[in-house]
Amino acid sequence: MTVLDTAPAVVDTTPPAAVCTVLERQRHGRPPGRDRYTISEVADCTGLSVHTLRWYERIGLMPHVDRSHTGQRRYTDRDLDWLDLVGRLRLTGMPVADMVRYARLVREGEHTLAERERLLTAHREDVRKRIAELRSTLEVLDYKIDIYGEARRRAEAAEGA
Amino acid sequence: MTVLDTAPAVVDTTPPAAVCTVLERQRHGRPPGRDRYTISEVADCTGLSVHTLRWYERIGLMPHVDRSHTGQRRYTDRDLDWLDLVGRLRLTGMPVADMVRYARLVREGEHTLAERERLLTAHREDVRKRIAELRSTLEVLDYKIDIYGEARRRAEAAEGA
DNA sequence: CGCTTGCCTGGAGTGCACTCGAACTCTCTA
DNA sequence: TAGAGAGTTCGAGTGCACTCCAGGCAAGCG
Repeated sequence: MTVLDTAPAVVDTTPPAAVCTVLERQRHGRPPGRDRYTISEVADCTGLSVHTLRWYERIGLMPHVDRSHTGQRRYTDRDLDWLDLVGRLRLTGMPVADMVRYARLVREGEHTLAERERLLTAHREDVRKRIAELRSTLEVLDYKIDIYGEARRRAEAAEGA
Repeated sequence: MTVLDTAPAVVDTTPPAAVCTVLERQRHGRPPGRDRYTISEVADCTGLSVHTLRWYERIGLMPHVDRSHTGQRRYTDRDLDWLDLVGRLRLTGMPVADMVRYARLVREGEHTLAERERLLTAHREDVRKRIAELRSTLEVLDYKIDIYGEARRRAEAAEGA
């Protein structure tokens, strides 16, 4: 049981590096517009690992990535746009399976427009709910942190006296 | 003690398995304040499964649950309050390992107040970031849904004409 | 020429958060 | 007194989303 044997409560003052937003992830921006990016460039500018990028393709989450004459992937700006959308959907909690479904609909063309709209609309509802949840938790956190803060200040005052 | 101890077997005509938020989950409310709830009552009013409740205890996420004379769990209102907090932290994406750490700090008493405050404060920052992310995605969704809606209306108009 | 670097594939492995199964006990009702 | 039903434990299994590995190919450099 992994949780049981977790490490001895490190006092982690440092940022855990792994937690980051879509915005933070695109820290390297796109290389100037050549429209043919290698997999590692894409990994760099999306924050996804090369493994994940290949995996996305395998499971049908990418709309066919072009290849160089030696068979290496060459991503286009369109691909990056798509990855940006995928990243957002993922960060907002859409399951990969649903994103794959959406990708399939896009491949299938015009006649799936209505279903795509439904899918995104449903997800938007989901996101709205999540925002509400987060906000209500924020209140609880504010309340508790307040209590802790007060207790601490009282303790510090007592010590100082 | 035996008769008093047993639960009145709530007539649950309704429970079609849960997919839902903390708010929705507590659909059955707490049974009137007896302050000694069986595991299935707690499962019912928190939306967690009995398996999950036992698992939480095993991994140290619960502050020692009381037992009946036959060794069955008897949850108190305090336990339910704790589960409510845990549910919120979970829904806002705190890893179980962190919640276990927090639970340990609570067990350890007063001298961990400062660290608990730090932990919650860090999480609050996290939650704020997530809200911002969700909101920015909401804009993208609005935009795309708009496009789809327009396309659909155009198609419908063409068909109608 | 050999070495390094970067990429390729298919398949296996990992970590998290549950979720379930097997074998058992206890209490109540028919 | 037999059976249903709710509870117990510990360990194993599941599903998701990656993450890594072995083995191999192609290009550039000293």
